[in-house]
Amino acid sequence: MPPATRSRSRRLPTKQQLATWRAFIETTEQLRSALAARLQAESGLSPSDYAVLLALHDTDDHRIRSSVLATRIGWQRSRLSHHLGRMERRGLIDRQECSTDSRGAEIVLTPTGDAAFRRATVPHLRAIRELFVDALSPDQLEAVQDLTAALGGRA
Amino acid sequence: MPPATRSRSRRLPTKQQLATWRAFIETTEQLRSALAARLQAESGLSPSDYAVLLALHDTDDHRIRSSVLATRIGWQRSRLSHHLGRMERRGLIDRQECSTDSRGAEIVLTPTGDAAFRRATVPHLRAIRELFVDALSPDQLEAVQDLTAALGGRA
DNA sequence: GCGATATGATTGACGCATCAATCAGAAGGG
DNA sequence: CCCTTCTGATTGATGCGTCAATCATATCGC
Repeated sequence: MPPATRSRSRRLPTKQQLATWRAFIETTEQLRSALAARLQAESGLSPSDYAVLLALHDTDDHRIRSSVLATRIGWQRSRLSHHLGRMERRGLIDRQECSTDSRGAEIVLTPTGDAAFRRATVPHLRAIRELFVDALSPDQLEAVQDLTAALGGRA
Repeated sequence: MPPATRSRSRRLPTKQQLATWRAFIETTEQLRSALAARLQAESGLSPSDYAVLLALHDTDDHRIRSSVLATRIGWQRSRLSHHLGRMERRGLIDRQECSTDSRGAEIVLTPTGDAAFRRATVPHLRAIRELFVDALSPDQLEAVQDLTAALGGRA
């Protein structure tokens, strides 16, 4: 049975397609780590720290239930709990008992955490612009939207 | 000084651009982890295991110097050393002394490691086709090449 | 109310990545 | 030759992410 007529489910990617795939993941990984390195250097925060602080900063009172935070940033509760422990040790956030549910924990942004976030945000956005937005033409930026839409639904 | 005339280096991404960026990294992360989960389920290998085994399998004699391997897959020697330790414990590879340089280590693929690699490779390639190649039109695949070329040079 | 169950959150164990420190052996200069 | 320096590789400490187990409290059904 010649390759062209093999069943759809058994087809393998061509060398070309595989090369495109490889270039794709390598490039995205490179981008991600370059961004992370700049964020770290400029503010001492990891991307995870930043995600937590951003969510916390976006609340009205710099305070949020742990489970709500987990959902909002799309993390497992366990991961969040571990990470909050580390952030608490560094003084970036504080944990308080929840008034309405004594099982619950409320996470509050400390002044230290807020300062770190403020110090981080503009340089971070600038880095995104430099490494991503400025590297692409308007057409290419549209192509990114098109691609993420196409890739998004199936994983 | 109005935003439009601010110096180039201080400009920040627009909400649109930021949304595109977010969608981009989230989608790539999702893709990556979906692939990893399938690989793990089908063969018990992590993407890192696979990278090591692939490089080893591609040599003539299933044997390679540790430092050469590190360079070939783009890892720090330290990372490789730790990972090889874990792979050795699982019986996937073996470490032997190098004949020409007694500081050196030679990594050899064990039958177990070879079997795991063989078991993994076709399903893995198939997953790449399903989750990436098949999700995109030929034009979109070209767009990916275009994008990686544009993003690649600067990080 | 009370027992079963569901839920908010933490913990522990493990694999993984990075950094700095280390160690043994090779290479080069005197 | 010996000493210095360089290099291949490993180690230990620490942060991070996942999974399964745990714990305490809430909630539901009776």
